[in-house]
Amino acid sequence: MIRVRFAPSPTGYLHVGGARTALFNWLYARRHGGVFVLRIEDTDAERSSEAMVEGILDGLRWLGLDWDEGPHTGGTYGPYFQSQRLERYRATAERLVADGHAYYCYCTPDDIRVKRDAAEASSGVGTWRYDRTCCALTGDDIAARERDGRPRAIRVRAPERTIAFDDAVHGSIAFDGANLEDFVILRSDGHPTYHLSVVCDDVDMKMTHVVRGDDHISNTPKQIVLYQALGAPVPTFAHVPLILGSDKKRLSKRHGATSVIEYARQGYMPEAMVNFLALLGWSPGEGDREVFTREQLIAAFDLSGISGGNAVFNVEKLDWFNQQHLWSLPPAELGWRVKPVLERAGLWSDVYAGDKHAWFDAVLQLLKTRAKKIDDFAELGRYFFTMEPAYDPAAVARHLRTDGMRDHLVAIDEAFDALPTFDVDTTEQAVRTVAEVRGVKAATLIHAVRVALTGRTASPGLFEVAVLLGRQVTKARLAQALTLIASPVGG
RNA sequence: GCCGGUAUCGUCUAGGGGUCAGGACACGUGGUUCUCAGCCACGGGACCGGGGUUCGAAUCCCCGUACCGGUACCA
Repeated sequence: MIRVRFAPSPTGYLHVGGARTALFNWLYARRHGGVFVLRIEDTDAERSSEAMVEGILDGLRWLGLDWDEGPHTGGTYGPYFQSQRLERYRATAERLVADGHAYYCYCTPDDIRVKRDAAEASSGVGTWRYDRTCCALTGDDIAARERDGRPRAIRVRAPERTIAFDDAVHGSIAFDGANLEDFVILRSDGHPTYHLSVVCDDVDMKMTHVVRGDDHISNTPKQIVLYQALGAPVPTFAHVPLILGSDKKRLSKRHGATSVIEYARQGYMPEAMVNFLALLGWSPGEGDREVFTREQLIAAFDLSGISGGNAVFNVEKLDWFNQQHLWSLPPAELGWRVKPVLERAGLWSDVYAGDKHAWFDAVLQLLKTRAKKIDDFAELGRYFFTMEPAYDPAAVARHLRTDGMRDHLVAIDEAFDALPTFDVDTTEQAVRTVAEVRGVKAATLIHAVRVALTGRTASPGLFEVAVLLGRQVTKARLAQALTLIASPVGG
């Protein structure tokens, strides 16, 4: 049984890099019928709170990455908050001391800094490692220090041998034991360091694979030392590359939104984000397919398809993915998603979900190819959802306040009145006939009517718009345009 | 400094001893149309550098370089 985990620190929101790591873990678990565990690394009590944890969970929920064990869901290997497992880490560290794999260290961080500075000043190189002073302590030495009440940390004895492992992404990676020092696993305040808590938890929670950020590669040998000292099996590691900003620097606010929730707020769809993130640093190999549903990703995912190099987060491509997924949404589903956007914009009416739902769906279908994000529908379709479309002054000046336009519009209004049915063909025919009769180009009239109906110069096909607006509203807008023409410029 | 990782169009990537080095996003041009979007067609654009191995290297090896990460009683 494959068991993987995502172990974020509760920073208050889910970063896109973390989201991708979570996604890879989730896909791997789902692909192989394994278990996806969510564990919160909140040992730093100062910097974490329940609200921050919820921020992370919200991000995961939005992406649709459900966890089998973790906060709220529980599980047999809990608790899933590191802050609740402190005793466990302490006991493990003591056990390692008892086993001879670790020892008490009474050197203070200050002692060590002084030694390091001195050593590096004389040698000129920064390769000083902890000199194992406390490793050599006799029972009497220790007793004496304990009597003095000296604070003590716990360090593991790092082996001399080379530590190598087979990374699922990078292949074989080896570290010379000479570069490993006896590192601290339990601080003098009784708190574990990161190395102890992750290994301890990953062992306790029976992780078979550790899929995490590239930045942990150099930590891995230390952790392997711990696994071995603990007599636990070493999991398979897969270190996934980082996500960078457009300047190839670590992704930060300066590059735009870094929180997945922020993208949710901007109107991106979770299925698009999932698709985009999955293909950022992972490729299904053969075939040119790029658009995947969640299920298709699960079926295609494999750790071996993860590339070794860092990837740049490219919003334009995200936009494209969003568009692709937007277009493949069934009409009713699209309406359901647009509703909250219109509500926020004050453009929603319950009839859109009731008597006028067919009309509403038709409007959305018409706007669809022009929308990149769900939020775009509010702006793109404003004139459908309110009786007071916003007239763009420049558009009015250019297309409405022109010579003879007043009379042209009156003629069109009359032509519309006379139509037996108000459909795309009849309205188009009517406008073209007026153009011919009055000796103007049809395009001129079409542009003018577009501004009259929508307030802007760009819209879907004019006659589709007119028909959806209906004869009454169309006539009302033409009338409104006439008063605009008559009103003083700028007024 | 030391340790580790990575290097194919601007970006995400496929491929991998002999290929016209493929696709996608973005970009440019043309077409369609009432505008915009879309759609269709076409186009420009890449194997980091230097050595070596080889009949042949983008591919394998070495060395550089660049970038990223680590080098803590941070996670």
